Amino acid sequence: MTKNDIADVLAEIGTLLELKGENPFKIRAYQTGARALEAIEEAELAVLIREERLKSVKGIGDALAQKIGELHTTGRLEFFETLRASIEPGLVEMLEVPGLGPKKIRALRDQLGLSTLVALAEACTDGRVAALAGFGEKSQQKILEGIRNREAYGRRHLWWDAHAVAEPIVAGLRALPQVMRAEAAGSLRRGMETVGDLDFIVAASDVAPVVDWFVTQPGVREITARGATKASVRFESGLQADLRLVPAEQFAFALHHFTGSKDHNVQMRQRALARGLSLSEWGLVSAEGEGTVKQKTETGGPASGAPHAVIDSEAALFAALGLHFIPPELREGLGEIEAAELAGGAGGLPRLIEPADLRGAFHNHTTASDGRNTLAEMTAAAEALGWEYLGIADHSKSSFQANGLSEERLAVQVAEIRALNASGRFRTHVFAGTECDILPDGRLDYDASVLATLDYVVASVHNAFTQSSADMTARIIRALEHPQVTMLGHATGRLLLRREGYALDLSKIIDAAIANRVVIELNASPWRLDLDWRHWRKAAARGLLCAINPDAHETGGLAHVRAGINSARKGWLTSDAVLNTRSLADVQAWLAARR
DNA sequence: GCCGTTTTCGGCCCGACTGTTTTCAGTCG
Repeated sequence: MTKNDIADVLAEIGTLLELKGENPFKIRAYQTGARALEAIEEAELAVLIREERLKSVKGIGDALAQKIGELHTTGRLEFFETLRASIEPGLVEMLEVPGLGPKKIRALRDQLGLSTLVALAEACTDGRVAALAGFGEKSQQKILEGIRNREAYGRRHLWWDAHAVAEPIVAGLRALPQVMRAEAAGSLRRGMETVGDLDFIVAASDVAPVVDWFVTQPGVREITARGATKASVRFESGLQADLRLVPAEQFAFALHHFTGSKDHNVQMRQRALARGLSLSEWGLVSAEGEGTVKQKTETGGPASGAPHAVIDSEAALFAALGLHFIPPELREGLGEIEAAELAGGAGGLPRLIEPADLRGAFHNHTTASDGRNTLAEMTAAAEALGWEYLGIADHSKSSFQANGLSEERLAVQVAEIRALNASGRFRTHVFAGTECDILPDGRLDYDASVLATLDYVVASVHNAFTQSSADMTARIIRALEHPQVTMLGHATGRLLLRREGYALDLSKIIDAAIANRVVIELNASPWRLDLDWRHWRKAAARGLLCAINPDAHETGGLAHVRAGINSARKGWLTSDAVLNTRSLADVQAWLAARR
């Protein structure tokens, strides 16, 4: 097991012990043990275990050293497996309901015998929960809402998670000898932040083997439909997937249709009708007369003068309607068709930013605060991605929960970063920054003299979420007006499928960012994607500069920039609008000019 | 469960907010 896998086990032990009502200090020992482990480099961990020196690490004693060693060598831990088997899984699920922690869950379990979310919802409905000591009407209502939200949210999935399921399926489909073409369609292809279900469009010479392969993929829990042209499955995660088999000559039409969006498709059909054509998932045909014929097989072409070329790609389909190819991310019915006019139109389509345009990213964490990999590990990972630079922005002192850095610890980190750059150990340059808390009154968490020692400052809200919109807006604007703030982190604080952002007046905040030459981040963490893509087109047109930041808390998190690129593309952003497409020298010059 | 120039037991431990209370427990970031 890797160190982060082992740390996960230790943290889960902590959670399970909480539900058991164990001594809180014992629980904390497991949590701090997990943290201590993360702060060690992977290679060093192996040495420490081999030389039996794990106990020399602060926070790891006899018991943890033994457990860590066992997990590292065997990948298993009997203590953990026994513990997990002794706790009903429903109780662990209850931890995800806002307002429920271990104490309250134990009360529900011990006094009402509740061990599943279904039973808990029933107990809320018939008033048993409110009657319990320590609970009341409001708690009961909040719990019920939490469970219902969870169910509603449960129907959708983060783009990142859906993509991880879909990618190997597309690759596997394409590798089948019977398959000529295969694509994932739907909101996944459009890069939406959340995805309802997966749609795979396939053209194949022989259908049966493709269906057989599809319904036997790993993780398939149930086959909900299975026919000659369509098969549906549900995965263990609850994610549903449809496979649609179409004749090769219909592939482009089916792909376009099932990619959507609905609004985009409606507008496309209207455009076709205006040209005497009818567009559907089956093809593009003449809209008049009885004998409508598929455009492809019509040798003479419709009388209205539609093109004669075979439509075997989406590009050809768009061209047949007088349009440039519209990237899937733009197909939201928000003006992309007008912009795609071959004849010029409303300013044309933007040349959208691409993953390869990124040369680095700001706002990443290390083990100094709540990250799970060291400065060197994070830098090595950035170098492996070919990044020219990596910005480290650990939490500031007020973020206790995230192990925020005191001024002294920050100074140590800055020195480490300067030394690492000077050592020449990595080709990737490291910028020393901070994710500095915006305090409830809009002041920053560090003094100006401390901020002056850094290359840049990401300012973020991490507490007092319940302020009024006016207070929150004033608070953030005050931070944006601080001369040393470089960018605003996760502007609304939303967590997709989990919680709404805090109340604020975004247009005022965007105005203030532009006026103060402050960047607003597009936080690329798959559960944030904040600022939302729906705001970027207008904001960028007004001069707002974007930074696509992964907010990585471990080396694997750097890859999340891909999700940020999706959102940036949906927001019509070009590489010019994004700071971290610039070269190291240009970024250094830009930062220097802001000082 | 960890730690220790208070060293083998006793302390460890951040503050705001919410909803339950009538002075505070539990949750959250």
